[in-house]
Amino acid sequence: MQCCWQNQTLICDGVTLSRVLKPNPKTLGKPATIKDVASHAGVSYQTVSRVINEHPAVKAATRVRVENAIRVFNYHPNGAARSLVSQRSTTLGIISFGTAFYGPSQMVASIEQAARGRGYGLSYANLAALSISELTDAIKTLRRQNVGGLLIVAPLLEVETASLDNLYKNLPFVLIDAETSAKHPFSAIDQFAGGRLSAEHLIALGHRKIALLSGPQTWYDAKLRNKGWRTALHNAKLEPVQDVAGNWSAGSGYQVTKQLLEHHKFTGLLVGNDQMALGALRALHEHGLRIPEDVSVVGFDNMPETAFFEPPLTTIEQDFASLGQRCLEQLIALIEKPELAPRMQVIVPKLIVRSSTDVPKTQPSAVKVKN
Amino acid sequence: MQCCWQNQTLICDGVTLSRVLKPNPKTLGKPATIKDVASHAGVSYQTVSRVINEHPAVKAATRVRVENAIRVFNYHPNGAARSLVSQRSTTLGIISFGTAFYGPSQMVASIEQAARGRGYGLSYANLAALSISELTDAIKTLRRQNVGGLLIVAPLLEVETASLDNLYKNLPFVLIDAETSAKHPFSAIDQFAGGRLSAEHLIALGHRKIALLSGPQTWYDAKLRNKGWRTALHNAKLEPVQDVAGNWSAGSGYQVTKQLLEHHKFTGLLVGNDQMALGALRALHEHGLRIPEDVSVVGFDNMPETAFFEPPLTTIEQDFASLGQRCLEQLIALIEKPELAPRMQVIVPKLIVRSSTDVPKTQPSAVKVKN
DNA sequence: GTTAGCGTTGTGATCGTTCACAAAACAGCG
DNA sequence: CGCTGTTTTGTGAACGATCACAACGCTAAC
Repeated sequence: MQCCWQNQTLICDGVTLSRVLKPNPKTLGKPATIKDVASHAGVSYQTVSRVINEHPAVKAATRVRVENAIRVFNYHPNGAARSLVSQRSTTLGIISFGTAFYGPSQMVASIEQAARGRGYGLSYANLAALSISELTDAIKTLRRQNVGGLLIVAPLLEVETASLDNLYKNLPFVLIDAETSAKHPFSAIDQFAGGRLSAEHLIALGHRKIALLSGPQTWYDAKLRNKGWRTALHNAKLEPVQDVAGNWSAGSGYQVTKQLLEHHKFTGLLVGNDQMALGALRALHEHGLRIPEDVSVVGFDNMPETAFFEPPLTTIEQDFASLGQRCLEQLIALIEKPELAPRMQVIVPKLIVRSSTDVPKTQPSAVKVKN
Repeated sequence: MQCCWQNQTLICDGVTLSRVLKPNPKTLGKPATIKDVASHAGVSYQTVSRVINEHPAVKAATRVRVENAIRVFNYHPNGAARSLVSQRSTTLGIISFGTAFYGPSQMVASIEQAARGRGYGLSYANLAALSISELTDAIKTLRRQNVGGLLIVAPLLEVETASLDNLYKNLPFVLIDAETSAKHPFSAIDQFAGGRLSAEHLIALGHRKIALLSGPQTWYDAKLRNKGWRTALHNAKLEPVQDVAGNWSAGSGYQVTKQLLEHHKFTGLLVGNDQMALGALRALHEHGLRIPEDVSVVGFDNMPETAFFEPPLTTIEQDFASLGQRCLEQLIALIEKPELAPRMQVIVPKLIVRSSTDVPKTQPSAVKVKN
C-alpha cells in the first residue's frame, strides 16, 4: 500500500482517506454534524446520510471511510433535524397511571422493551391523578416531544377519551386495558375472562358463599373483573355474599376485609389484585381464620411475591410481555398503514393455583376462632 | 362593539380578528404550523413565536388574537424544529434497570413527576440486562431522541461508566444510586447510613447473633448496605454469623434463608430489601420459628405492602420523591450552568419500626421448634 | 465512437422554528 | 412639528438532516 500526505490530505493507493481537521472556531465544542463527517471522509453530506440510513447505493470502500469518520467525530445523527424534514418520528409516547401497582408498571416496562426492539424510542408521562387536566398536560408534554403516536395505559372511561378528540387530532393512539369500544383502537388482557376463571375455580371447589373485593370502580379493569366474577356466580345460580371495593393497595384490602368480616360469613374471597389480597390475608389471620381451611382466597396479577405470601396465593396470570408487543405493533401499524391496522386485540389470562384455595372444610360460613 | 366581514376578513372595531381560511391543498391534513396561525391572526410568524414563548413584548390584544388562532387550528409547537434551531432540548433521558423492583421503579416515577413539573419531557430506556452492549444501545436510542441530558438509575460500576466516556460526550448526565466517585456527578440515598441504621437497631435491642442477607453484590446499593451493616456490627465488636446474597427477589430470599437455617443459628436477620425479606419470613415460618420472638427481621425500602407482611416488617424508608426532585435539579443545573452544579447529593434514609423486631426472647440462637 | 444503462455520488430545496437585527408605531417632551 | 426613546412588530438567516432530482463515471452494446 502506498500512502502519502498531500496538501493536508492522506492519500493511499490514490484514494483520499482523510483530511486534516481545521478546527472551525464556530464548530468548536458542538457535536459533529453530517457535514463535518462528510468533509473528513472526503464525500458529500448526502453520502454520509446514505451510510447512516443503510442505503445500498454506496460503494463498500466509501462506506468504510465514512464509518471511520463517524467514529472519529463521535457523530450521532440529530433526531430533531431528522424528524423535522422527514415528517415522521421514531419516538412514541406512553401515558401511564398507577405505576406503583404491579400491572401498570409491568405494562410500561414490556412496552419499552418491545419499542426499543423495533427501533422506536419512548417518551414517558405518568399521570399523578386520573383527571382530564393531568391527561391534557401529559398529552401536551408528549406532543412537544414530537411523538408519532400514543400508547395509553390508563383506565380512562370512553367519555373522557372522546372529550379529548381535539388533543388527539393527527396523533394515532392505542388504548391499553381501557374502556372497550369499537370507536378507538385498543389492546387489552381479557379481564372479564380472568374474573370468570377465578370465580369458576372457587365454584368448582364447592364454594357457595363467595365475597367479592374489587378494585376501584373507576378503573376499567376492576369493573370487568367484577363483571366476570358475577357472570360465573350467576351461571352457577349464586349471588355474591357481598361486593365491596378497595383502592388496589394492601392497606385498603386489609381494611375492607376487616369490615367485611364483621357483617358477613363466607368461605371464598375473590380479590381484584394481589396487593389487596395480601392485606386481606392479614385481616383474615387476625380474625383467627385459617386459609384455605376456613376461607379460600384468589388474587389477580400473579406478581412474583405471591408465591411467598402466607399461604402462597392462587391468582390469575397476565402475559404483559405479549400485550406490550402486540399493542406496540398495533400502534406502528396505525402510523404506517392505518387501513390495515387491527382495531382491537385481546389476550386471555391464566389461572395459577397455589395453596390459598381448597375445598371448603368448615361449615359454609366464616367461623370466628379467635386464638 | 362593531363587527363586520370585509373582504373575507372579520373586523371588529377596526381590528382584524380573523381571516377566512383558504385550505391550501398542500397543507391539507398536516398539522398546523406557526405560519398558518400567523396568517389567520393577521400577524407575522415571529409574533406567534413570541406568544407561545410568553415573550413580554406583545400587546395584549395581539396576544388574544393569536391565542384564538392557536385554538382554532389546534396548533402545537413542533418540538423537533424548536430544538433544532435553539440547540437545546426539553427532553431528558432516563436509563433504568430492574424496574420490577420497588426502589428503581419508584425512582423513575418520581423523576418523571419532577421533570414534568419543570417543563421537561422524559425519554425512557430500561435495560434488559446490566451489560455494556445494552447500555450502549440505550444511550444511542436516547441520543436519537435528542435528549439534553441523561439520568442513569442503574447500579453501574464506575469502570463501566468510564469506558463509555465517548458515548456520553457532549451529554451531561447524573448517576443515581450508582458507584460513588468524585469523577461523575451523582445523587443517591445514603445506603451506607441505611445499613448502619438497621444494624444498630438490632444491636440496640440486644441481638448478638446477626446474619446478613444482601442483595446481589454487583449492585452498588447492595454493597453499600452490606458495608453499613458490617460497620455497625464492627463498632459493637460483633461479627456477622453469616453473610449471604440473593438476587432481590422474594424467591431468592426464601431459598437463601432456608440454606442459612441449615447451618447457622441467629436471632437477628438483616435483609437487603423488602421483597427478599418476604421470602425470608416464609422460610423462617416453615422452619417453625416465630418472628420476632425467635428471630428479628429488618428489611429495606419500606414498600407499602410491608405493613401487611406476617408480621409487619421493620424496615428502612427512602425518600424517593425528594431524590427524584434533587437529581433532576442537578441535571438541569448541569445543562444550564455546569460550573455551578452540585457534584453530589446524598439523602439520609429513616428507620421504620414495626413488629418484626424485638428484644431476643429465646436463647441467642435460632431454636428449631417444628410445630 | 456514440449511445444507453447502471451504479454511485452531488446539488438545491425543504421541514418549522428561533435568533439577531431592523423597522415601524407610538408616546413624551421641548 | 420634529426629535428622541420605548414598545411592538417584521425580516432574513440559521439549525441538521432528508428528499427529489441531476450529474458523474463506468461498462456494454450497437
